[in-house]
Amino acid sequence: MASLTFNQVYQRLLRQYGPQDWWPGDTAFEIMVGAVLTQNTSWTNVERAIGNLKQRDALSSSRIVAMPHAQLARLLTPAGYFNVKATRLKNYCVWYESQGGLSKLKRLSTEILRKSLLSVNGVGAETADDILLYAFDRPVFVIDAYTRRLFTRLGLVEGNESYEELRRIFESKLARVKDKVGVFNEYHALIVHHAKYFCRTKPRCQDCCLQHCCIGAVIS
DNA sequence: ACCCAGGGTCATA
DNA sequence: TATGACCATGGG
Repeated sequence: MASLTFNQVYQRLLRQYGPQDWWPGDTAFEIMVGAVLTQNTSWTNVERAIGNLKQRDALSSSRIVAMPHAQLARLLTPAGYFNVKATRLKNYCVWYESQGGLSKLKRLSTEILRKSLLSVNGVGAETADDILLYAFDRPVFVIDAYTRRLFTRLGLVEGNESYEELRRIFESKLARVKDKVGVFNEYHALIVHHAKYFCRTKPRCQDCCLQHCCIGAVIS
């Protein structure tokens, strides 16, 4: 049986689960904060940390920059890695303010903006792409561990490609789609949803809409 | 008690 | 380039 195409995987996931309405967050800045805080961390824990910031009326770059490390770390406690993340989030906010805020950043080309994001200590490839796609509506495909694992199992990638190489493959395979921002947004969200709410609860994926994504693999 | 989560950095070879 | 240690809470 021939393997699915990248477009077919998307169609199947969308038909199976419907639109995911990502990224959770009311403002572009909240999305950016969430992107930093969710590094290797479950979203429910991130929500608590963001809730703490909101409760203190501290969900703004200026308030975060002005906050002592220990105080910020305390608010971020539920998100884990709180010392690391306090530093990273502050780094991000210092950069954000130094760039002149959202209105100035919006004017930058995607390439320039991506390089600038990656210059922030604590913002790696995936976090940068989360921010580009979900906060700036740029047509960038986000690669994460789920994406690599799923598409390796589907036989659509080798699995040992670098982040940039995988991103290039996805964007190349989806080069003909019209609404790239909309599709890239939905695609990544669907992959995460599938991994979290299907693969985890049904280890062998016997009635999986992708049929073979988990067969023969031990889901951990 | 163990595993892992919507990663990234840094030191080492 | 490519591993490994490290960061840390909360749910399954």
